[in-house]
Amino acid sequence: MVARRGADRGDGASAAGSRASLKDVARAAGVGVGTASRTFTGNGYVGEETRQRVLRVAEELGYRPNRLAAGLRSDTSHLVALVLPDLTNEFYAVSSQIIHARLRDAGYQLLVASAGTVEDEKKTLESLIDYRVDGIIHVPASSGSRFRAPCPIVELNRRSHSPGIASVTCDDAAGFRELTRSLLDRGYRDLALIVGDEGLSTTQERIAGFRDALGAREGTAHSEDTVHSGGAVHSRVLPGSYSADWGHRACLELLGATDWQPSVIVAASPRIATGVALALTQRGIVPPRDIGFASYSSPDWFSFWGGGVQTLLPPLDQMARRATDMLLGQLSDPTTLPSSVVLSGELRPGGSVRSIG
Amino acid sequence: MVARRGADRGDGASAAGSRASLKDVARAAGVGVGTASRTFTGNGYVGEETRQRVLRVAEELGYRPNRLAAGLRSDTSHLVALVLPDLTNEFYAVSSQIIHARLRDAGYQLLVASAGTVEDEKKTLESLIDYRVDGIIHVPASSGSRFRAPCPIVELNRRSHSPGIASVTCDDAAGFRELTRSLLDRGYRDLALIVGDEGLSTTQERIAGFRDALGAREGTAHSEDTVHSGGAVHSRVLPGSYSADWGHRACLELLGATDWQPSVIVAASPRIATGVALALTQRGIVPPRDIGFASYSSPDWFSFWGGGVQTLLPPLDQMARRATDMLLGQLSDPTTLPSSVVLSGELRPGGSVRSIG
DNA sequence: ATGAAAGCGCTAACAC
DNA sequence: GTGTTAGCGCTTTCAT
Repeated sequence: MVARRGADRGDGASAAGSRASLKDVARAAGVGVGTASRTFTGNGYVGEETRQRVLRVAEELGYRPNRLAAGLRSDTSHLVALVLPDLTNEFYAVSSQIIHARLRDAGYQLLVASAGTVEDEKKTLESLIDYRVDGIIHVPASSGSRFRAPCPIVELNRRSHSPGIASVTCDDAAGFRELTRSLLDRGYRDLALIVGDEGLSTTQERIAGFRDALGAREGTAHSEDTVHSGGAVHSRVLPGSYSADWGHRACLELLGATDWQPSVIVAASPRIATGVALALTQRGIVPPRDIGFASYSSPDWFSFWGGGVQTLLPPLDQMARRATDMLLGQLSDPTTLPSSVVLSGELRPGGSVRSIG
Repeated sequence: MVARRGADRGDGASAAGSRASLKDVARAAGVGVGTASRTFTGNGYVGEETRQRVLRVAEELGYRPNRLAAGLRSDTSHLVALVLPDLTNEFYAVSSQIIHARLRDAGYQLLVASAGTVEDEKKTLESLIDYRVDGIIHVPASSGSRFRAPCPIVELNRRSHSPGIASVTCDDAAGFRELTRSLLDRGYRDLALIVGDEGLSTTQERIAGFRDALGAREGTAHSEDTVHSGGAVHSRVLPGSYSADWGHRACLELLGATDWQPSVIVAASPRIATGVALALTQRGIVPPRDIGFASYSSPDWFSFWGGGVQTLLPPLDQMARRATDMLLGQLSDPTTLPSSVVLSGELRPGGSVRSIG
């Protein structure tokens, strides 16, 4: 038991009140700081015997490296920033969990920040970069924001369309096209789409996919009234926000309209779906008996409500995994060229749409 | 792309590869680094004229402070660690959001980590402390873990019962006592409680509150069969895990039992409630007509399912807010003594329990 | 009010 | 293999 500086107690209560430093360890082990450093970093050679001694002394002194100092010196903080719009959102909560686990395994810590607005976003990113993060995983608030960072960035779910930035997204256009098509195939001719913020690229894609399918066979996309084989097709798109409240209000509006009623409602997010479910319940409307109900993503209550709904499932897990792996790849090999990965959602037939016609 | 932002003005001899440092700014502004530093930190005196010049030059050079270096030197990283079991859990997602917003306003960044198991927990906390975090907000994995950190800790939702550690919790025992009592008052005499991991202090509290109410008037707490004014009371407690799957399995087991059937089921978490709802639906049992249904916390589908349920609402927002404020308080004034705050849940009468008897 | 200088704890280059 | 040394970028005395 080597007692120096009175720092042999486990709680690191040395004279100055601070914890044992590498220098303390080196001195107590009778080696130079360089050797001690090499013991922990693994860079360079250290004799096995010395190594053990350093390790033992470090243990005794309760030594813990100061990663602030290490980061400052080596210019690699082992910090990764995760910037997203809202931790409360199921999508991002799941993503965070996956990203965190993977980064942790790779020896990184996660600096998390949520930035709702576009102004916030730049400030947030800059503050995070002030900590010299090694990389960033970012769910952009808007498609316009162009941001140059001094480290690799991977954009998740949404793209800012900045050149040379890696991204992992889901092909919502294709997904909604497929979903809408399947609705048409089942005989639905009056379709309503309740969707979120029009400014988001994902919203635009979802609307595009929806309209695309409606107009596809007639070549008259983007028209609210299209003619479909087997009868005239009517549709309505209600953009608002990705919230239960909007889903609720929009659905009530649809149901209250006198000129036109949808035979199937498509909720473009799980939160919107929750609002729609509430509105339908309040009106005593039971899908799929009285109306068709389809949704993007699947909240847990789908398991027991109304016999299920037709759902389009985004590959959440895969997206988060891919994004993390791409970032890790760029970190380990900076020459890696950033790529854009587009994954596909999975259409899962549910019971809340029935075959008519 | 090799060229970076650097000394595009003729006077600076800064390194071409990295970003402008305080030294660069000082030189370009014709002042010493000390003055430049004081300009940004606000510590010490700087002439107004000089201040403006430094600020302008910094802007021109795109100077950003290196918070790793600042933290190393000043021993205040402006980093706060948030350690919790699961980001996916609604409770913790909401908490994270609130905590993040508040800390951000106070000038701190959030280092988030989830640590499911007890072994994980210590490692996670240590890695986080290696970054010299100024404080920690912690949802302990177990009640036993005793951990000495070199910085203030506030425990959220659960307590490790370590001496001298601040905590913000909810009085689950009182809440469940009240909830159970209200069920008894409505005439229910056969009560089942489906709850999570027995090892957690919160679980123990919930069970205790439940049993407490059952045995209260007869003084025979902790008995499975108690006599209550107005008839014999039977009860059953099913501990498992806080998951929809356990709620589902436990509920099916209850419904399948031949010896005894509950007249009301209490789900001790929203996830468990989801599983219970699924089981009831599968069996064609509709609350509150066929059975009573009460739950802790209120998932969004309560708004439209089965006419509502009797719920006990934990004050999530307040808890997160208080925890953050307590930490911030300790950070700004280290002499603040850590305190334990216990908040109360709110009992909200719902429609899935009916009055019988 | 300001500059010079001494480190914070660590890594990396270099000598031996 | 190992010790020594020079900083990383910043804050903070301490003289002016």
